[in-house]
Amino acid sequence: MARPREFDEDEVLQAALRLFWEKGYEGTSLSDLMDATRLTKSSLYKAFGNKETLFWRVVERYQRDFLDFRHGALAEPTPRRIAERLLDGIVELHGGRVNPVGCLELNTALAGSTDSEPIRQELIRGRELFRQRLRDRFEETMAAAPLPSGMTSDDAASFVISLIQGLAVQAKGGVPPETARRVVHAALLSWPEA
Amino acid sequence: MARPREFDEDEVLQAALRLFWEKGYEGTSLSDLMDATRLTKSSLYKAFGNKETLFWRVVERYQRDFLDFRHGALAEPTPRRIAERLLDGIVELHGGRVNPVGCLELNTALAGSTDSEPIRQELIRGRELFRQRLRDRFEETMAAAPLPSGMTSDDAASFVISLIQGLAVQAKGGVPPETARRVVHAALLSWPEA
DNA sequence: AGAATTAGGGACCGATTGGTACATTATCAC
DNA sequence: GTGATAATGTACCAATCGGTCCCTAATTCT
Repeated sequence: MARPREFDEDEVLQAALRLFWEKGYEGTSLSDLMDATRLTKSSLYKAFGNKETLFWRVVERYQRDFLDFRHGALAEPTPRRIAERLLDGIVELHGGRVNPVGCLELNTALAGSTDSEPIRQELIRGRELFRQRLRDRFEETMAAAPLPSGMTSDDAASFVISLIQGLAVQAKGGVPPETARRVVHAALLSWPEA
Repeated sequence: MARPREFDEDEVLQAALRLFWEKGYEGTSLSDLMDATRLTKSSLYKAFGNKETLFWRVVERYQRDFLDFRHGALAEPTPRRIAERLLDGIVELHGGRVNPVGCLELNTALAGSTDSEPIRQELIRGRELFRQRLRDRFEETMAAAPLPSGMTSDDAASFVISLIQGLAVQAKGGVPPETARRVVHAALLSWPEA
């Protein structure tokens, strides 16, 4: 009963996703978004409210479309297989020529003006939540196969998360996926059950 | 033969360092710098040229004052001792309450608008240079004590660098130094010669 | 006491930031 | 066709961005 949309919301989100992925939240301006989506400011604000809610919509999509491999990884039956699949997924995510390099969330969560501090805190919170899920899964599966000697499930989770962040930074720096693969291999040398 | 400076250049650099460290290059504005240094824009520009050259002066200071432990680390006689001392230094750097958390260079090198892309590229270049120095030292010292089996000096260097970046990200996320220490321990489990 | 030189204060610059107001346009139900 | 409704285009907003210009203030050398 009114004028219909002239754009596909999904395509717009996808375009916005690429931008935020490349430049982070603050590095992406409204005019960048307008150019990439071919939408006017009015349409963007009518459809998504403001820049921040658009960003969260994009993050949601990012997690659904690009971070889904985490579920499969967490379902693996031993710590090493969990870590392996998680890290392999990261390498693949950052390795393709099709996606922007680095991690969308990390590119925003690291630094910026005080304006976006709440956004960063929220992203950090999400990361910590995942770390806890990973820790719990290590705890559950370490009966099936042990962790490296002297490592608690908490240590193991922190170690893997640190490596994931490190790999994301490396990817952003142009390090090729083969190198990342070798790093992953190196990291898992002491993890039992090859 | 002219009017003398009313400020201490060193103190100004130190104040600017803290700012850039916390917020990265783009996240730090001229008015932030003016507030923190208690200098007017004129004085800043007269003394340092512009924001970017001030930033590089700050980076120089950062490396001299906070990254000096890398020299000692590289001088160690075995790969494990090199890695150990490097990573311990990172943990200590990011662990203190006195300094801003995270890494000054990383906080700038990760994301931002296209304006500061050259700066990011230069920072990435510097990181790659250090990676090569580390690789060369691993190559030289692996006769004294071997690397983990199946790891080349290049792999080892990439692994350690990745972990360093990861730890910096973790620190920025509020992870306490004790956790970082445990991560370092976990990372070095497979490295011979304890 | 100048003259020369440099530091500092402050107004000003165009460009860009995220965001809003409003008029116009297109579509639906009736 | 008409009225209601919602999408779009455009002009506009204050605030901020990095940076420049010019005038004044302070110092040393002659």
